Formats: sequence, C-alpha cells, structure tokens
Amino acid sequence: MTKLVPGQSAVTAPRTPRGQPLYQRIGEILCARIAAGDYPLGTNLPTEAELCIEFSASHHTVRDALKILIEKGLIVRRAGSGSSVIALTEATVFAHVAVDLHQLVSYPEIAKRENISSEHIAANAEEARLLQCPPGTPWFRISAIRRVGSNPEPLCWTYFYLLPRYARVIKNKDHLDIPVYEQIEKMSGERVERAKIEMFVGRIPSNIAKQLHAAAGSPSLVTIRRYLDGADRPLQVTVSYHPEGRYTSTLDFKRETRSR
Amino acid sequence: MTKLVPGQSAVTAPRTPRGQPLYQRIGEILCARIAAGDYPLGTNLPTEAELCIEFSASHHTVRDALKILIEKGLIVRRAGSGSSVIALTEATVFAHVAVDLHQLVSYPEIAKRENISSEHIAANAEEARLLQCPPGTPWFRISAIRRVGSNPEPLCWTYFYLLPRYARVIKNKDHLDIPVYEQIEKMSGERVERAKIEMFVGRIPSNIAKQLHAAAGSPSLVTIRRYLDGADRPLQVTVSYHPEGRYTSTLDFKRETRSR
DNA sequence: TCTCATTTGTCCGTATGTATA
DNA sequence: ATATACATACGGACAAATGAG
Repeated sequence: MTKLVPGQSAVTAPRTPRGQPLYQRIGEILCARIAAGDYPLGTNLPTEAELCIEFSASHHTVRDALKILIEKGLIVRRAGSGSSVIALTEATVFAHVAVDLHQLVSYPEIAKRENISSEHIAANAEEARLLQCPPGTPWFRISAIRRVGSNPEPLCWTYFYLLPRYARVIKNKDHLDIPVYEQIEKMSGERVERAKIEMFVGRIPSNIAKQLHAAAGSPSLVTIRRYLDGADRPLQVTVSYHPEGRYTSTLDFKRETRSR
Repeated sequence: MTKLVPGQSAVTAPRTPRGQPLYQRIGEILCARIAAGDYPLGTNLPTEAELCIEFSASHHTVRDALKILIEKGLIVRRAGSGSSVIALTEATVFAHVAVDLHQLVSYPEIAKRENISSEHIAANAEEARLLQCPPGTPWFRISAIRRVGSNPEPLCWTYFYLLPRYARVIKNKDHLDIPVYEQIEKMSGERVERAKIEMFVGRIPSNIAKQLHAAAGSPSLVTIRRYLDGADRPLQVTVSYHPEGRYTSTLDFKRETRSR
C-alpha cells in the first residue's frame, strides 16, 4: 500500500487543493484581472517567470494558463516582446437583441413542434463528429418536425440529441410547447451558458425527405445548435433541415454598450 | 549514455531540422494518416507512449501534436480510454465566427476582398425590395469577391449597396482591408447601431456564376446584412452568395450574467 | 462492488533555440 | 552584440478516469 520513494513529495505540496486544475484557476484569475483593469489595454502581462513566482507554479502550468487567454483573444504573445493585452473581455458578449437564448434563432410562434419519434441510440460515424464524442456513445434522440398551421409542407425536420439521463423530458405534459433545452435546465439545474450555431447549405437526407415533402438530395439550410454548460460540455445538440424556400433565418444585433 | 547533457537527449540529434517545430510535424503526419484511413473512424490512435517511441519524442511534444488534432475536431481524448477518431477531415470548409457587431462584418484575415467593379445604379424591382426603397432610388454598388489565399474558388460574391454620398470610400488606400461599414462610420460620423442579418438557401445568379467558379442555378447560402443607424435608416446593405460547401456561418453566444 | 492495469490529465524541473528590443 | 522573454523540447511523477475482470 505504501508506495513512496518518488523523491518528489516534499517539493510537491498540495498539488491541487480544489477540484479545479491549477492552470485553469490561474487563467481565470488573469482574465479577471484584465477585465478589472489591472493590466490595461496595450500593456504587457507579467512575464512567465514572474507569474511562476507569484503563483508558485511551473512554466508549463503558467503557459497552459496563458493559452486560455490566447484562445479567448485577450492577449498575444511574442518571443522577446512579452504578452500584450489586446482585449479586456472576451469578445462574445451576447450581442443579440434577444435577452434569452430562447430567441437566438427564432421560429415564429405559430410554428408548432410535432414529435415523430424518440429513441436511445449509439452515435454512428457522422453523429460522432457532430456530437464530438467517440462512435458508439449513447445518446437520446428525438425526431420532430415544425409546421405552420395546417400547411402540409413542414418548415423543418429537427433531431434533438440529449444526454441519456435527460430522456425523461419527453414525459412532460407541455413538452411540445417549451424549448427542450429549457426543460433540461429545469430538470438538471445545469445552465446553458453558451450556444454555438452553425448554418450552411446541405442536402435533404433521403430517410426524412418524404415526411418533409421535399425531394431527397434537394438543397437545404442545415442548422446545428450546440447548447453548452459552463465547462463547454454539450447539454443538447440539435440538427435541423430546412428545405429550400421555407425558412429564412433572421438575426438582429445591437451595438454593444460596454458597461458592467 | 554517459553523456547526459540536460535538455538534449542522445536520441535527438537535430532538434528542429529547419523551419517547422517537431510537434507540428507530428501533428501533420497524424492528420494525414487519419485522412488516408490508417486510423479508421471510431478506432483509437496509438497511445501517447507508443507515439513517443515511434517519433522519438517526449510525451509533451506528442501531446502538443495531439492538441492540433483536437482543435481540428479529428479526435477526442479521454483518460483511461484513449484517443478516438471522430472525423477523417477537418469539419468546416470555412467558418465565419460572428462574435459581436464589429466582427459580424469582417471575415477572418485570410479571406481577402477583391473588388470587381463599382458603379452608381438605380434600384430595380428586386433591389427595391432588398433595400426597402422605391424603385429608381439611386445607390452606389460595389461588387467584390472574397478569396482564401490563392484558392481559385472564391468564398463568396458580395454586393455592397451604399448611399451615393459614401461612394468615395473606394478611393481609400487601404480600402480593401477595412470593413466598408467602418469606413462609412469614419467618413460620416454616423454610427452603425444595429445589424439585421438574414440567411436562406438560394441559387447562384447566372451573371456571377462564372467568376464564382460555380454553376448558375446551383444551391447557395444567401446572406443579407443591413447596417442601420440609430434611426433604423440603412447605411449599408450587403448581399452575399456562398456556393455550396464553401462556407459555414458560425455564431457564438454567451450568457451575460457572470456567476462567480 | 471491487480491484487493477491502462491511458490520459496535470504538474514539476531543466535546457536551448529564436525573436525582440 | 547583449539581455530579455517566449517557443520548443527533453525528462519524471502522480492523479484521475476508464474499462476489464
């Protein structure tokens, strides 16, 4: 049981006292300082060596922390020059007029959702890429269409991919009238902190063509929405196919007033 | 190995054989192997330890290489499980990341704008609807394409519609490298307060098909952007045609409330 | 349910190349 | 040319997650 002798235990004090890795913790602290104005725009952060001393961390750990700032677009680093502050806050600040994620890409109120089926699945190759998980990973998938009034031509076909533990959302009474991601938030207590949306031109898959009243292989506006929690883990991913001519995505942005 | 010169292991003779860092080189090789089918979808890559041996590199270097694959969305890694291949090639042909109003307009640096022509026009019926003005209203129209590097296939064709009094923007020296709406702001003192964006599936008009290297009438992601001043008057309206497969629009939203 | 080996994740130490001022 | 600071690369040692038995 007692496997010692590593000869390092004295140097390595409480390695990770909290659940969070040290480099993430340092990254957050530096982000907060930049936002607070401790390192004004255009100035340099302390050097790697200085940060190592301040946080009692190694170069690698500090570098990993600084990589977080780079990814957020807060700093640029150049050998010989230092780490220069180029932004005070992450650029993505919810510039959309809608106060709620709900209205990010809004369907008209009258577009009602009708569920076609729901099932537990194992991600195939295409889904693995979509969901950024290994093939075979279990997911719960709801298939639905949206229809305006009694129009026989549906607006779109949507696949909802949920973590299996959220499968019971479909048992809600008013399940169809509330966004699925909102139901998940209520059920789990986890909050959607981020939404990433992709839109591109694709084709109608043959297996859904008939129910969409569209030709298989005909052009389609494909929309992928990923709802992520604070750790960027997907809570829900949806894929929608909109046949040509039935849907226009509208987004409304307002200039940011940078007040906190 | 009595020669234990630190930092320089006996195995590695030439550290960086001119130019490219080792971790990038390894990353490229692994990407190429995945694309070639050496590591099929759903299978695992060799472990870190195996890759260290194969490339005579340290685990740190191998990890940096694998990070490249993660960023490209080719693999996911899980402790205890391994590095699973989830895609054979990079996911998006091109992504436009719109994070705030400022970047809503600008494509990434690599997508250079090339102006094709510019002229004073009177709005025809279609343009009147687009610009929400009576037919015959005078506008200044710039036609341009965006290209990535020397790729012969342009990303998109864009019409810029400006109020005639802003026609002189094209005389700026660095006109092509600055978003048009920003130039208008500087010239006029008017600020863009709002942007409305529409996206839908359309077709490539025949008169621009040739220069887009796309078939006339082939599917296209059509994007209309309206830049409005405080009184909702349009300062600039753009229409872009993106041939299928060349462009994915990406939007990234965050909740504002910072719970910490 | 519980080990137990495997694999990745985190963290430390060190050395040298290279760009910058 | 020199000093500074980041970039790259080597090494080792657990910790934590996974999956098989």
